[in-house]
Amino acid sequence: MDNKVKEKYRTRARIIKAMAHPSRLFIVDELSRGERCVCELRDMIGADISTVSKHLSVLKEAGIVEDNKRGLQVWYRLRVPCILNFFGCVEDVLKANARRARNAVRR
Amino acid sequence: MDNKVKEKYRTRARIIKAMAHPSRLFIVDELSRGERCVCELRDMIGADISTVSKHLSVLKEAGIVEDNKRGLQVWYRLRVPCILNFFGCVEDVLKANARRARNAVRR
DNA sequence: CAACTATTTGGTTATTTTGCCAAACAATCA
DNA sequence: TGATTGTTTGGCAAAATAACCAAATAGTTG
Repeated sequence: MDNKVKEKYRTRARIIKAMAHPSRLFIVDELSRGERCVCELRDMIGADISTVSKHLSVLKEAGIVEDNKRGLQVWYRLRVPCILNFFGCVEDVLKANARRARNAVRR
Repeated sequence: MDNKVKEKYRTRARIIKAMAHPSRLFIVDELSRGERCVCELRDMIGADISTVSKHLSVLKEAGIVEDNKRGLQVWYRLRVPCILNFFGCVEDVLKANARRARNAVRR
């Protein structure tokens, strides 16, 4: 793999990596239902606000969400809605895994 | 977020995380074109064979690929083809990012 | 302007991930 | 059986990630 191709996969992995964390995945899922401010997300996630803020900045850096300050609050929303396609396929993997687990027991 | 919900996102993040690495993303992309043995992938990636083998075991553990030994070689293939949907959306994010970069320069 | 609220940033520590090497395994072949 | 080939496993060091606390920043309100 030459450097150009390597960089291509590095770039793409960076975006997927941004979603590869339970809290960040939750945030994406939640934002699919509409804008949320940081404090709402903190309440739902139950982590320190600085932790949530950093997760949001990871998503923003990757280009998955964008923010908008209104008054004291910063509101986040999805920037690229197709992100939700990920979920459907992840469910398929889980279904296949469940099947595998069942068959493993059976033998 | 109660424990049950937390576990739900942990489970899903684990699958996405399995793809969140340049070499593993490359492997998924390559396997979308057909079965490959470990040594073929090692030649393409150019890392130590043990490194490639470990990446494959991460993907296998997650349920994304499956393997099949024939003679001396172990052949890997995609287990859940919808994984490819990820790529399309990642491209959309990249396009949006490129647009953002252009606009940032312009001002 | 001072007090207050919402968020981000910096610093620290603990944990996880990555990649290589060496060694173990497994299948084939002479 | 011993040598060879392809793959996995164990161990280790370096790098990256995650969570929290404290401090800084930005906007609002009295």
